[in-house]
Order: sequence, then structure tokens, then C-alpha cells
Amino acid sequence: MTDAVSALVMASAPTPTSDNRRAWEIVLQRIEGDLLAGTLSPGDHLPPERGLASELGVGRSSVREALRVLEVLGLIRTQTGSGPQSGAIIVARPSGGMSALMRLQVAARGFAVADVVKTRLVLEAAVVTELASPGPHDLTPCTEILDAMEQPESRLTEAEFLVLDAAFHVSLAAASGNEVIASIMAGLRHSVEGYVLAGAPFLPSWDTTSARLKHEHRGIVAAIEAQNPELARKHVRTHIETYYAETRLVNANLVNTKEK
Amino acid sequence: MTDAVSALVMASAPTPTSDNRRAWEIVLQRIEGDLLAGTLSPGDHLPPERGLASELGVGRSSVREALRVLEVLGLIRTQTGSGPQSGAIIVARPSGGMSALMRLQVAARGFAVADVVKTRLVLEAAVVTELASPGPHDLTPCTEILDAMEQPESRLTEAEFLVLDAAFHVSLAAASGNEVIASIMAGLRHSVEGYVLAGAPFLPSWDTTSARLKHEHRGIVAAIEAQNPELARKHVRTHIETYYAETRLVNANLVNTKEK
DNA sequence: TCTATGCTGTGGTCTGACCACATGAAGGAT
DNA sequence: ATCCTTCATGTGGTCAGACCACAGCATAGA
Repeated sequence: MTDAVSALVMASAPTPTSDNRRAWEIVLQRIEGDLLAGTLSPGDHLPPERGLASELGVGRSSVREALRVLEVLGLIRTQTGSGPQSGAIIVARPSGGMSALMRLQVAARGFAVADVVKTRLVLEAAVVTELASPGPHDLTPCTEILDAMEQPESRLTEAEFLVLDAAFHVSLAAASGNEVIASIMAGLRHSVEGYVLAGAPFLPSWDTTSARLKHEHRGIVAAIEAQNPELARKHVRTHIETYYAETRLVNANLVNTKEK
Repeated sequence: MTDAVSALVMASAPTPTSDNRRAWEIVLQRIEGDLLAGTLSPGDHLPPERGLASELGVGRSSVREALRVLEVLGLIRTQTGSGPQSGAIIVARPSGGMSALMRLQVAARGFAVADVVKTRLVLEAAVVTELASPGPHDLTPCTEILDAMEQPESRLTEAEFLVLDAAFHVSLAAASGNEVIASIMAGLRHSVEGYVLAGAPFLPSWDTTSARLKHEHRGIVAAIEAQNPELARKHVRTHIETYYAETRLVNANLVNTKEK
């Protein structure tokens, strides 16, 4: 369809007509512009909602719609009260926004769980490849999480275990130093957390599964520390694919259970 | 810090106290729940804002804040008027939300441009590897975009060319059949589009650069069609890294220009 | 049968009001 | 002088009501 392609080019042309933007978009663009211009930086306060509204000539509710978007996207944090910590503050924490986006897209069938898992595989393979190559990589946070998972006296529930499992994988991505990949990993992992957790009680043996997961985690870390990228990738592949196969089985069981 | 780890576990515990959720979160969770339960599916209409508000016992403005979030995240599309196309409709288009998220995070310095480029590299290498392996892959949309880029009579501006360039890379990801990777690629590409476009006029020769880009695109497609994953990855790596090196150079020039 | 007109319900926006909250200044007690 | 209590202030969070623009549809008329 050359029509579609030409439409693509057309869409990039600016519309010199009247201001068709909705009021909350004006607010959003203003803040984005201030960020790009350096007028606004992480740690800075946004103007009060009422001030922003009168300054931009829009209603306070429109300002609030824009701020809500920024909050969900992980750009700002809001707090009531007075003082230096109150108001809306630029924070730029992408993980939360990424998680919300992916979780909702999975819920709305925009993202297939299988694609989420495949993407995890691609990214985590790249992460361990990077970590297994020479360089200043600090795996301390990762191993600390593994230690916590293996405390026999802590009697972790399935949910707690899975939280730590997610944290381990995200910490690997964080250790690679790529904030973008770390955020995406966090989003991918959290987006399917509900499915994994819902299926846990239906596993043949949670003890067996969790023990295997813990063992595989150690294997990944060992391969990284041995600077063996191929082995690390292989372990990651096995880890995630087996995990997913069990999850898929579990979901099938869930469907069967519902149908009964 | 074992403290941090234990805090992680604590955070997963439910809070049995009063309902601390904000009103718009109630709306968001309601819609997410309906999606997960299958009550709401892509193509369905959301209840009218006023009805949702009274049903959930919140104000209409709170409902609107939640809907605004869903709209930016690419889950719904809203339209005024009456009839079957009006109201809020579930659409589940993740690309727009991904682009908005990443663009704003780059603007707020939550994402470094270098990390964005590295992530593109990782994902696009995986995409071409997949495409170069046997299977039913339709590259027609990709080559049509390349055709449009090479029309000598179209006299594309830099902006139009870059739009098509972005579309080509996204179409590759889409051809691989992984919607998650395709959305992320779209987001990554669009998040840095402003930087690339701003630097284009400062390139030594736009004709030379664009000709090289077009040639490299053909090389990538040729390697895919030859089912040569290694060559395809190599071309992708060269393509993106050279592109980024020029962009970085351009940004340095921009800084120098500003300092003069 | 076709056309024009107005009704209806939708999202989009603004205004004003009230609340809960955290801070910090003012004032009183020690 | 120091400490504690009290309250004024400004912030976000929320709601109710009003109005607008718009798209469809039913109705009445030609």
C-alpha cells in the first residue's frame, strides 16, 4: 500500500490551522518543553496546579489530567501538604510507568504473554552477555536477593518469593548499567506477575519449582562471574523457557478448573 | 543491604487498613479488572463517564483522570458526539503509549540517549535474527517503505525521510510478529526523533548520509532474504552505530553553536 | 421518498467549593 | 531563653454543577 506510506509522510506535516489540541495536551507539551529546554530538571518542583492553570489559560481539572498522566508515566511524584516535599516533583522513574503500561496492555490483549516472555528472553540474554564481559559490574545487589530467597527460616510465601524473583531479574538488568533495559525488564516482569502468581498453587510442587529456580539463579550468576557469556545465555534461556512452560501449563489448568 | 531486600518483601504484603486509594485509581482498577475478567474486550465501549462516576461513587473528574491515563497509555480512544463511534472504546494500541513514555523519560533525563540506542541495537539484532530464520515472514511493508524513500521525484525533506526511516525499522519489528518488541522499537525510535531531526541540518551532507542510510537498509533486507542472520546483525549494528555516532557528533556541534 | 430540523447523549472544559494534610510561624508556658 | 501548643497557610484530592461542541437519529415537513 503506497497509500499508507504516503499517508505516513503526510501525517508528519504540521497543521497550521487553529489550536485543535485539547487543554490537557497544552499542559503536557508545556512541561515537556520545559524539560527539553532544561527549565525543569529532576528534583525540581512543578508550579502549583492553580498557578499552572491560570498561567496557561486552562482549567485546573485539565492541569490535573495532565499531571495524572505524568504521574502514571513515572515522571512526577505528588504529595499533599506544605513544605519542601509537597507538590509535584520531577522524579523520572520509568519502571513504574513501564509496568503500568505493559500490565494494562496485557490485560487488554494488546500484548500476548508469549511475546512478553520472548522479549524478556532477548533482553535478559543481552544483559547477561554484557555482564559476562570484562568491565566494572557490581553483582552485589543480585546476590543479596538470592541470599534472601534462600533463607530457610524466612518461610517465604509464593507471592514473596516471586517478588524477589522479579527483583533479581531486574537487578541483573540494572547491574548492566542500561536504565532503559532495566525499566523494560521491570515492566515485562511485572506485567505477567499476576498470571504467574495465580498459577503457583496449581504447580505440581512449589518446593521443587522454587528450589530449581534458586539453583538456576545461582547458575546464571556463576556463569557471569566466570565471564562465560554463552553459558550465561544458555542458563537464562533454560530458566525463562522452563518457567514459562510451567506457567502455560498452569494457565491451561486454570482454564480447565473454570470449566468444571 | 538486607534491609532493602526485606523491605521489598514487606511491600508485597497487603495493607488491610482503610481504602487509601485515590479516586482515579479506583476507576483504573475497575477497568483493569473488567479487562482481566473478560467483561471488557478490544472494540467494546466503556460506560459513559457520568455513569461510571455514579456507579463507582466518585466524581466525574476522577473518572476523567483515569480515562486520560488510559488514553495516553494507548488503551482507549475517545470521541465526542453520539453514535457507535462515540465515547471511549478499548483499542489496545501500545505504540503510542510507549512512545509517550519514552519520549518524556528522555526529556526528563530518566533515559539516556545512549541507552536508548543500545537497546535499539539489542532488539533490532534479535528482530533481524528472527526474520532471517526460516518461517513465514512478510517483508512487503518494509520494502514498500524503502521504495518510497528512494523515489527521487518525491524530494523528501529531512523530517519526512526520518519518519519513513522510523517506520521502516518499526515495520521490521512488526514483521517479526512480536507486538511487544514492535511497540518498544516504535517507542525507542520516536523518543529520540527530536534529537535526530534537530541535528540533521548540521550534518556534513544530508544527501550523502541519506544515500548511505538507504543503501544500508537494502543491505539489511538482502541479508534477511538470504537467510543470513550473522550478516543481518552486522548490517544492523553498523547502521545504528554509525547513525548514532553522527547524531552524537551533531549534538556536540549544537552545544558548540550554543556556546558561541 | 427525500430532506431539513431539532432533540438527545456523548466527551471536553471551566468554575467554585470543600476537605485532608504537612509545614511553619506565632504565641504562650516553663 | 527554650520548649511546646496552636493555628494560619498553601498544597494536592475531590466533588458538584454548569456550559459547550459535536455526531447521530428521530421526527416532521416538502
